[in-house]
Amino acid sequence: MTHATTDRILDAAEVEFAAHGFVETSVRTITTKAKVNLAAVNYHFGSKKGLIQAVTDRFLGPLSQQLQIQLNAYEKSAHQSQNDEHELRILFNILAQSCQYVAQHNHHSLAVFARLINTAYSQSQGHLRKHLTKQYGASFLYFMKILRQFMPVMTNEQFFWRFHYLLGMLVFSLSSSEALLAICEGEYASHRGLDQIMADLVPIMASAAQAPILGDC
Amino acid sequence: MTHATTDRILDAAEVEFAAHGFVETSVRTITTKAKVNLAAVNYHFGSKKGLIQAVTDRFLGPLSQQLQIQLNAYEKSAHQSQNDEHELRILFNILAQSCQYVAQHNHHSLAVFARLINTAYSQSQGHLRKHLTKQYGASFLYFMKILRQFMPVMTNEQFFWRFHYLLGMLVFSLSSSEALLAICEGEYASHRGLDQIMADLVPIMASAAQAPILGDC
DNA sequence: GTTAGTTTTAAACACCTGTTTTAAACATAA
DNA sequence: TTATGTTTAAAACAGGTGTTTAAAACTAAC
Repeated sequence: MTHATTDRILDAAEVEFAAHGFVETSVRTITTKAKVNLAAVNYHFGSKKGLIQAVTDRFLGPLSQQLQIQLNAYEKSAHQSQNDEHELRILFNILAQSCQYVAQHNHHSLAVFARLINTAYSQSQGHLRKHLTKQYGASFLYFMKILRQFMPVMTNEQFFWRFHYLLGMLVFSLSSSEALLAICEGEYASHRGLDQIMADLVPIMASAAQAPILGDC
Repeated sequence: MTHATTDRILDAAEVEFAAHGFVETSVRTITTKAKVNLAAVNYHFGSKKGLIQAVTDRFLGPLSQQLQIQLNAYEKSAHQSQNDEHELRILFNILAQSCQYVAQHNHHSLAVFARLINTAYSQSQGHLRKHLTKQYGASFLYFMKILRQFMPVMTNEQFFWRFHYLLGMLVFSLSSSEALLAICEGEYASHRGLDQIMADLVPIMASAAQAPILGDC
């Protein structure tokens, strides 16, 4: 087993970062949970920033790769259904299945990944954003390029913001699913697994993608 | 002028919280920007938690009040359009306008509000969450009750989760709007204020609320 | 003017943060 | 075995955090 230390650190950091965010989890809690010496993080990853980047890379690397493969297969197949909404559902399904594929291959769940993205967005850590966009921006731009074809009635800017809204719904719904249950205490709704949430969201995102653009009602 | 100190603290805290989040802004930076002694925060608000609650209460109090007024007026008026989507847009518009009405008096409050909701949801141990739901939960339950009438084809559980998805889209889009701009560096999209984002989301949420319920595509 | 209550101030407190240091332990090859 | 490079270990470092203290300054009432 090569470098069990770094893997143990990554595993522990992944859980803690997803649960409490990057700023709120200290290196000490990570090394304690990983049963590793405090200095190991700085020795193996250079700094806490380096650890954060390593954690996110372990998720986003396979995801962008899987996304690329599935999108290539999609483009090569015939998809002249003349039905934009149907194609949109297929594309969002590709995104959903890519996420689920990575979640299966990795030790930890999809919720960890979603919370990671959520905190990466909302917490203003400049270095993380730059790293993510430089490393994996191309894959998501590729996804957006294909998506763009089936949302022809809007301008580039309108499309971009619409995409942001849809991605926000996806990320937030996945990352805070069990928070809702804690609020209602199982009174109004029962538990819903991340797979089902993702399946729910596919047609919803397709509808939201095609919603008209209005200044007001 | 009664208590200029507390107001100066609240104003400065609002700006800093909105810009950098709750954890990443220290009490010292707030008191420095407010030109107030460091101990003033603990003297007037008890603790940093108390300050956070005071900042959010300054927004959520008027918001829930305004929401109650507008919803009462809506229920008293005739709304038998037989068109669910149109009524949904009206209702989401009420939510949007209530937020904008409160945000008019203080421009940063909406960003603070969105950030608070996001962090309150995503944080696993939510003492903030309990405070918010106990204080302002009734207003949002009222909103949900009216909304429920125009989403009749789904079960209570389906409605509840759908509502969660819609709220997630709203909260995430508002709380991380400037993150997207930082990523694209104004290449694909120009700046979009929170007011415009909220106006964008009204028809989108109405469409997403009516999206069909499918297991898969 | 004196008193009582409130607010402000500067300093210190106790604790936590990421990082560095120095030495020890380990592994591997000559 | 000796030598060399890598990994771990405990401790300390320098700085930041929220909070508290005790004295000073201010404000109003008698």
